[in-house]
Amino acid sequence: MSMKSDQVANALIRDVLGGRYLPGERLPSERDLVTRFDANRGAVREAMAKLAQLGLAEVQPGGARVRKREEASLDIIGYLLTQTDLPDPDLVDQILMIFNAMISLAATHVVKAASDETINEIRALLKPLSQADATNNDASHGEARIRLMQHFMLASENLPLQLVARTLFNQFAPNMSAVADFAAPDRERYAVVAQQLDDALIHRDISALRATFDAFIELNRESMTRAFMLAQRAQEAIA
Amino acid sequence: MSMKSDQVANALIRDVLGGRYLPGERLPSERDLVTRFDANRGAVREAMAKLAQLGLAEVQPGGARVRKREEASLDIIGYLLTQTDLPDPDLVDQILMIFNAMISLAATHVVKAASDETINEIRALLKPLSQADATNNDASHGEARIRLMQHFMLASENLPLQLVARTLFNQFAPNMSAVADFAAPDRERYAVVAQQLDDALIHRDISALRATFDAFIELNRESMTRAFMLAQRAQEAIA
DNA sequence: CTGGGCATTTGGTATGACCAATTTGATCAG
DNA sequence: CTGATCAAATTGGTCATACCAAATGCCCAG
Repeated sequence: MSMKSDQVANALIRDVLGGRYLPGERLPSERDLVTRFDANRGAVREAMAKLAQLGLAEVQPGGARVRKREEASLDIIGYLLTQTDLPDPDLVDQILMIFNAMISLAATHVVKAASDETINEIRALLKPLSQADATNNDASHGEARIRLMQHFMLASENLPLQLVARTLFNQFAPNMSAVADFAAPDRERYAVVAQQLDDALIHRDISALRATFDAFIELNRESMTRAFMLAQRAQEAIA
Repeated sequence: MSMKSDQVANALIRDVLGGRYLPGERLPSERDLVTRFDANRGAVREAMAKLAQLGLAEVQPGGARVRKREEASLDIIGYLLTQTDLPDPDLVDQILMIFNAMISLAATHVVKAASDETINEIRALLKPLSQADATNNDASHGEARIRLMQHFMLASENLPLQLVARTLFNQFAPNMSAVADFAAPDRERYAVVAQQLDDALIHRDISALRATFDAFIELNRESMTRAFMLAQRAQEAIA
């Protein structure tokens, strides 16, 4: 069971992101929210402070007003993903693009500056992905991909990059469980890309690495698109 | 004058990011902080809630503990930049790299999908940068660059991308005023890049666009490095 | 030295009150 | 009728106090 202030905050966030309160509009007063949520004013205030911190509301003496979602914090992504039963595929695609751009940036730095030891550590992580046969199940294949990307991030030695990637990942992962079950990786093509990544790492070839990463991105996106279609079909079958 | 809870929060954030409290360590109790800051417990609680929301602390009954900064929100960047008199050049460089990666991603989408009208809007924004002679002062040259990048972001139609870029920019800009005064743009080279960007846009040539953006990034980073050296020298002259 | 149980500490919530800034709406001058 | 003006009501910001439940830490039995 979560805190009361979080319950209030989540409800308000849901309302704001759902369009119940439009940008520029005034939010109910704290005292009104007290009666609506049957909470004390302290809890309501902490909830409002959270909305303000997320950039969803601007709170001043006299009243709080809703802000445009383009002016919000990156941390609203998680809430956007949970607004609907199934996450918005477009939003997921956009997140994947940014996520992969971060990994690509990290990889570029690694090729430029990392020690041979670090390079070899990463190459070791490529091995499970190089095998086209399904010796490992789908879940462990996905975990291997995640480990690979996380290692790139750590090796990037770029704090803001790590923050962006982690923020996106932490909001993304828990909301994709409904879809992940349908994400069967195309092992053969992943194996090819893994081999190309390995070559690019050995020769520290930046342009080859970037090109290969583009292919890697495309594979991830295709997997996700396919998984979405299957998940959607499964959900319609229930209804 | 800001709110008391913000004062407390800022002091605590500064302490945490400054290493006064190390990751895993326990933070003082809310009641202790009440006496230390001469504030009410409600205000202290809102401050702690802010730290928790920033991912800097994990607060539970029994006590609050500091989290590693790699696990924090992107929103801590602004505080990191203000920790020292002059922002950390490495951090600034890292931010610029991410920022430009976002713009590059946006530009790629624009070339792929934007209407001719949007393309022409952006090309119009390129004009002030295409002139090698200093008809406009340094400040307006910088503003023109910013307008250009903002238009790319808007045209990207990618909300998370906009959030990342805006978050970084909003935390970055106000902390760079001490440095910005020394940032004299290399107009000639910017003019060359602007011309190349224009060509890439006309022909919707993605690879040319990416290559040109790399040059654009490099220009921005060089300007910043130079400005930093000058700002640092000026600060030492005062001392 | 280890494990379990108990008192203490700590965060979470609730009331009630007061101040200062903003908003609102009535009032008045044009 | 329109607008500026000013007082009243509303609203957020702060404070003091009290109680509960969960986590912690200590002590003692084994």
